Amino acid sequence: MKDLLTPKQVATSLGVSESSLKRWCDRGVIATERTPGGHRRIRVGEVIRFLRDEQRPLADPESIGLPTRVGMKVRSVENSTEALDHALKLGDYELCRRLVLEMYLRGNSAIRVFEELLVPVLHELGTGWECGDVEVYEEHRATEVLMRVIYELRVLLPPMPVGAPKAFGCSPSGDLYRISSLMVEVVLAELGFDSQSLGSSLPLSTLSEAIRRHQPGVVWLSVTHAQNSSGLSEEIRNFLASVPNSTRIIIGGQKADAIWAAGAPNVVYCSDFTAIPKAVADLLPTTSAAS
Amino acid sequence: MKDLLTPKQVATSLGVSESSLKRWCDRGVIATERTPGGHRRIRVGEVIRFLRDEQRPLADPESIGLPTRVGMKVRSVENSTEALDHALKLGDYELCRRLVLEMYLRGNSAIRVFEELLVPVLHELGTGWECGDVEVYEEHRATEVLMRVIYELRVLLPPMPVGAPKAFGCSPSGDLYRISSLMVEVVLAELGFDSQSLGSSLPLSTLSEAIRRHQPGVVWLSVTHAQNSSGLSEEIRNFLASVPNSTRIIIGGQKADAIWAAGAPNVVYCSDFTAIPKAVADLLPTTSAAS
DNA sequence: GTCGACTCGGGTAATTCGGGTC
DNA sequence: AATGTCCGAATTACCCGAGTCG
Repeated sequence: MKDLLTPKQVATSLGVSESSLKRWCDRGVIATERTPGGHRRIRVGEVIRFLRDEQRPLADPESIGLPTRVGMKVRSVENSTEALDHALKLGDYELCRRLVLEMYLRGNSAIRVFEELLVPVLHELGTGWECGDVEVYEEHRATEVLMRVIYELRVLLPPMPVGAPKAFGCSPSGDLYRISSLMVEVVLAELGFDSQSLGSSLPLSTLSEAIRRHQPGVVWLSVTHAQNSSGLSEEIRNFLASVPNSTRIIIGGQKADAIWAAGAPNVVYCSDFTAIPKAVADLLPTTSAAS
Repeated sequence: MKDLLTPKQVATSLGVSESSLKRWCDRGVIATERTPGGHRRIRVGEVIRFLRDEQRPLADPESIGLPTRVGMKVRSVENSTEALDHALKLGDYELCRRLVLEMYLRGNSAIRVFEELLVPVLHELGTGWECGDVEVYEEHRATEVLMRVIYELRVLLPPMPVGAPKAFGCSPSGDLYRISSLMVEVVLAELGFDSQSLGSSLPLSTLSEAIRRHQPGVVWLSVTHAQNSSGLSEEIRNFLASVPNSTRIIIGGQKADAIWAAGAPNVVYCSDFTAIPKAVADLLPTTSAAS
């Protein structure tokens, strides 16, 4: 909760001497505030930025309230997905948190963390569920744990710029898969949006109303499960017809289909999270200036 | 109303100790008034001037009510619920976060925060939804914002003690209300449990399987919405019959009913979050669990 | 007037300052 | 060039009994 850290806290968390930290601060590598008496104070977000930019390991995360025992070994993505998969099936929140946040703190973007770590694990989990290898409660528990971890990743993101354009989105009626929309929220937040998921199974008529009221810079639609495929297509077509042509829309998800986007310049289909930055760039050529 | 702040308020808002603030006042860095009894009082404008002159960041702006001119006095619960209700309908995450976390950081337990702040607001939201005064997307958005805030409150809890007994729970099939089970998770975590919600709409047969596998210290069941009331009663009765008598179970929620608990010493009905500590104490007489 | 919470003043322990040296 | 350690002076944090606030 404390935003300002003392040099000692930061030094021990980085595993360096206070003198080195002092020099880095004076050289401007780490932004510092000062107390009226001249003592240095460092923002927690600044430490995170420094960690990621300089690829430095976090020796003692607890001293600044970050996950415990990060980075004992260099962990490859393959190892991580396996480890996360295993930890999720055991419901081991602490380990999941460590694995995910560690990857982010190593300098990987949230997009990479999602695409290379969470998506494979979620896919694995989904197939295990369909095969009956995974109990329903295990799948539910895994979702809850991952949601919690994603929320924790969310607070590590750099602060939202002032005047950031709004973005919101959801999964459509009948699609109860909430984690996907949450991940899109985080990705767009990382891209500088004032981003807010509206959750899962939202009737698109009310999404249309939300667009009318708030005029967001970007809207997303995450389609993972479709109980009634044709009905869903119908609902999405109606939705797309109901909003102004100026509304920029991103559609993605396993059950999404590029067809829905074809021909409309204001609608972009994303096959995965990696495609979102380009989609945003295509939709908003002049970049950030909206409300 | 008054723009005279107490040293404590200013100190916490600046993120420094009261001693430091005292010294700065005495040195003249911050202009202070005095009460007849000799206590220091500081004008809001003086704090702002100080912030600008020293280029100091504001650690906790809300404690002196800078952005929104709320009064200096301890915010009453009525004001908070109103403010939170309004902020939720606007989808203002920052304000919601401040209101909820502030109440917790003032020393209120998570139980109080939930019972006196979130529950009234959720109730208000629910009625507004039924009346059609609240758009569906507004209700969804409010849920997402509150979930995010609750997760943030969760990380503020004291760390889980080693060897903490396990606790998990869920809402039953057809009950999509997830926020309630999450709140129970946080309450039990505050009571010292290794607590994990299994989410919403979980078939109770798989919950039964989870109990068989993990032998938790406590299990909870949160029943808010019942699409099929008699079917739900049936499912819950079957569930209670399917687990060992030694399984301690807490049942609660708007649609829960004390009848399910009557006569079984291992099942306790809780009408609200306030009742949970006593329920836990009754179920686990020997274990220490307090806050 | 009672009472809990807060603040007073002042003292002490811990931390940090800048700079110099290894 | 960069890091870790040491120094006296200054600053900050924590603690206490008595008094004040609301």
